[in-house]
Amino acid sequence: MKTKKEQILNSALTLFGTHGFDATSTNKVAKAAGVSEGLIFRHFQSKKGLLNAVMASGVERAEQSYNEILSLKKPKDVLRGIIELPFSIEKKEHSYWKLLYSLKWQAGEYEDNSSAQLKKGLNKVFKDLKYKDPKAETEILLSIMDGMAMTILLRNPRNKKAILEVLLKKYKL
Amino acid sequence: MKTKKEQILNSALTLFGTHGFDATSTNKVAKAAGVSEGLIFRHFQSKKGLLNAVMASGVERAEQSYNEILSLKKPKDVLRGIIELPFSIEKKEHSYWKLLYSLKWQAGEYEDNSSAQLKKGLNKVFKDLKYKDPKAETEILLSIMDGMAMTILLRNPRNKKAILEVLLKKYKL
Amino acid sequence: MKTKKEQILNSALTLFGTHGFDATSTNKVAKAAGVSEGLIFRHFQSKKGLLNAVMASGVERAEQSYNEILSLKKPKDVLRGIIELPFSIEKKEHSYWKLLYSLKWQAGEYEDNSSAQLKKGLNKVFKDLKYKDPKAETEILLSIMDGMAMTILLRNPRNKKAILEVLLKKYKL
Amino acid sequence: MKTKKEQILNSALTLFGTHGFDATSTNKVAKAAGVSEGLIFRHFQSKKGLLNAVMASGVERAEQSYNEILSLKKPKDVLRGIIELPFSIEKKEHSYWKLLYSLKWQAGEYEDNSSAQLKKGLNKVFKDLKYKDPKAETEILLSIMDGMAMTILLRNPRNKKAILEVLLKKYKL
DNA sequence: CATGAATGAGTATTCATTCAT
DNA sequence: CATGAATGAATACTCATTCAT
Repeated sequence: MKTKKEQILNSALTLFGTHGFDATSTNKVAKAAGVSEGLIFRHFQSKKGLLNAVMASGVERAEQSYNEILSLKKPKDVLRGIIELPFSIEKKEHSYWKLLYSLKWQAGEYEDNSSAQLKKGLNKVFKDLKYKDPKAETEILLSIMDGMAMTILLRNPRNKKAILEVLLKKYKL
Repeated sequence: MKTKKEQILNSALTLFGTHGFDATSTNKVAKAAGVSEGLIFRHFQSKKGLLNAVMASGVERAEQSYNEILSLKKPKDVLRGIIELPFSIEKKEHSYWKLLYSLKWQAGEYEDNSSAQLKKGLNKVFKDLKYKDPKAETEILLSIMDGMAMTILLRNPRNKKAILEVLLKKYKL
Repeated sequence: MKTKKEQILNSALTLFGTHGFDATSTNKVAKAAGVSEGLIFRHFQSKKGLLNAVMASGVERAEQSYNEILSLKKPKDVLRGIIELPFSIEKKEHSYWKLLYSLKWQAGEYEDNSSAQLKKGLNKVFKDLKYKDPKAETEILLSIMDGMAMTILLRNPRNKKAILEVLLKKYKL
Repeated sequence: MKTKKEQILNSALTLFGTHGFDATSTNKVAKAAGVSEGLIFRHFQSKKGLLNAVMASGVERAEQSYNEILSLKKPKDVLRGIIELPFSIEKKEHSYWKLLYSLKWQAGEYEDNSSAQLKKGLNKVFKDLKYKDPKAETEILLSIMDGMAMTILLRNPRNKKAILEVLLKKYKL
């Protein structure tokens, strides 16, 4: 059986992800987790502390995915891996990603710097592949990834496979 | 001189856009607009009513841009116009777009269907230009647009011009 | 009929005076005053703001008494007036004085500087009356006043008259 | 090395004395004492129980001082001893006395009856010394002591020695 | 004896909304 | 049309206290 701390983290992730951080009261989190409200503060100090804990537990997994791909040897493999990333978000991870993206629009709420390494890695890939303007290409691909994530998380189109194929072809993969 | 109703709309747009809908109290909006709090409710019934009014006034301008571009005759001109769109968001419109995007991540807060026509139009363009999978191409371009908007509104990269050029070249424009 | 703001001030004075500032919740004040809790904050910003308002309304009356006495011409009249002061606290003013004295023991809660002028005045009186050590005499009389106030407010002895007489005789009045 | 129970008592005295009883949480006491919060309740049942224990340990010392002085044979020695009392409060005892006095203003918090014997003793002294109204004299001296304690604990005047001398002269000591 | 997780009632304060003027 | 006093429900957070270990 899960510890109460984990129950709180789970409930918080789901609620923050679906209704947003501001719109989710600690009271709701406590009820969803089946614990007293006070316990949240004993474990996480503040609501923002809870948010940070929720994010931290997700960031780990995300960074792992990144780094695994970035450490591949052939640049083309890296590129493919990165592009495939948004398409491989599992259902049970949706809450986490929704939360992450919604936070990006809320200034100051949460600082995300996981993309710094990703940027570096992509830049190198485009250089290795002799693209003319690697920096611009990096920004474009990062944007595509963010946009694709948005599309998949919010609109969930049926033709994801077809989309991925077309996308890969654009990068000659 | 602006009517008090307009003052409220302006202040609400700015505040909602910078601090978010939830984090902006009607009290703050009233003070920023220099009116009494009660007046907000006389004019807009509820806080959500104010949000809807704010969005409506923005949607109008947005749709106008869309439609102007979509009504161009040459498919390539349409394509170029659409792609250029995120790059041409004016500073004073940032609040509106930030608000729009942040709302997209908050289920139920606001329903955006402005993209339906855009989707249709793009689909036709890609068909006319003989792209193999127009539906997938449409989804990709919409995603690129969302992603580019995110990039520009949140990270504001310096090499916007270069990015746009590379992007246009990808579509042979 | 009294305004709600005044009702709040009255209830706060009574409750703060009898149970102390910390032990009195804004909820209790609101209920005692027959108003909503929110109104307290609309009028006084914070609980401490309420305390300040409560004290300010009392300080005025207190300083008036002081100054009236200090402005008497004959030093002996001043001395008698000051000594009689603690004995003339009216029942309906007990809450205020209890609150004032209890606050003196709570560092930082409320800054009382009303005694500065009183000190000056007494010093002059003792000089005029050729007492050997006016400064020490002043400190002693101030202490006697504080002590008498304590005695009267907390123990309320039956022989107040007799006490006053003995006290006056000590100062040859 | 001190027992944990004593550590709790010490920390409680200091904190209660400096910040007040209400403003001091059992959590703070536990942390200051370096023990678990639960232990406080094992030893003292409740927060008020802790308060009583803190006071009791102080009352003992205080009563000892009283009784020592009251048992002196010459009435004048008793009088001098009592008057000197407030001037001989040691720095490390300040917390205790501040707490005691602040509690006197909080109805019901703590019942102080230590002064009963003191009253009796003083009454006898004034009778022995043929003062005209011993009861009134007793009340006055008790008030002076309370007032002096207040002065010393809160304002800490520099001319304490001079004050004491003048005071003793008033009682022909 | 001692801990620390857990609770439930309570805290000051905020907020959207109403309404008499 | 416009105000501002007033409300009641909600909010994040605190606290004294309990209890299993």
